Amino acid sequence: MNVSTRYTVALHILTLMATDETHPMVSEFIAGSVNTNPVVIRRILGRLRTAGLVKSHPGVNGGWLLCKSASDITLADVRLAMEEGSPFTMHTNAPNPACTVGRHIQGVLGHVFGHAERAMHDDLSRSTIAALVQSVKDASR
Amino acid sequence: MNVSTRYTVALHILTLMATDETHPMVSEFIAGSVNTNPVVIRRILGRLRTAGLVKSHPGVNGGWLLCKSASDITLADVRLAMEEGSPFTMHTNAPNPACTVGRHIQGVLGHVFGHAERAMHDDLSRSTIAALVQSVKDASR
DNA sequence: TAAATACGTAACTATAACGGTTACATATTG
DNA sequence: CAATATGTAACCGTTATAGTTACGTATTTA
Repeated sequence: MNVSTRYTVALHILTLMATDETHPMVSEFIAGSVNTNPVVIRRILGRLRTAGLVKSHPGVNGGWLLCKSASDITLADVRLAMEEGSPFTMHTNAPNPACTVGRHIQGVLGHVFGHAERAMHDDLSRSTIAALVQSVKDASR
Repeated sequence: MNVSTRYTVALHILTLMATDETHPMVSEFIAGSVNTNPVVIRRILGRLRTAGLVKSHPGVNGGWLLCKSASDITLADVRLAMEEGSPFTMHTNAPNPACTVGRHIQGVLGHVFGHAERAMHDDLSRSTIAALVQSVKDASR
């Protein structure tokens, strides 16, 4: 369980919701597709709501709806919504400041890591939930 | 401790070794710069050796040496050597195959994630350990 | 207005990865 | 043979995660 599966599940959820954008979808139903517990789904939907991507309604005929068109939600948006940290992590303990490399390596790596992360993020910003729906549709024919 | 710091430490180690490519460097000394235990350093160096980037010699006047010039080691090489997994992780449990989305989402996401990861990896392949040494040098002036 | 429904979230648990540490065997040098 | 340095197993505390139960709150509808 090294890396969270939240991002993957979030994309699964949104793709599922986008296949029927008009009717509210219930966490219990989504959990059936993802094959997990409804609470896990609601936790992730909570983050998506905080990011303004979905909204919820309690009670009978309640459930979840997209706030934006599936074609306006990029995979980068969803990644930000999950607040997944950087795929890179700095040292546990601060390096030795008495060593030239130790004193400057984190600044240098911060720069390099930021650049690499941006390359990944930019790539993700070029795909949308609507594209995932289409890919699933293509795969099922 | 969400993501491993191995990659960061590996880059630190190689940058340090590259500042004096000629003499063997001892894990104890490296640990002093990284500010951790020598065993942690040796574990990471072991992975770098498996990847053919460094070699070791036990005993008096022993230690570690680069196998290649610092300008021939890219940050992508080091990432591969650490065997860091993908920054993306699929579902814990297999999704419901009775659902169209559940049946196809992993294949679709595998494709999308692979593309994003490649963007990051390509970016990392354009920097070398020699460049890190230079950046540290620049920062210390 | 009462029953049914569905979200919201706290609390607890098992699992796994990680970093740190000790200990000791092995290899090399001089 | 003594000193040194790697190689690696074993163990521990910390942390994140996913799963689960439980229960309060909001909303609909009969």
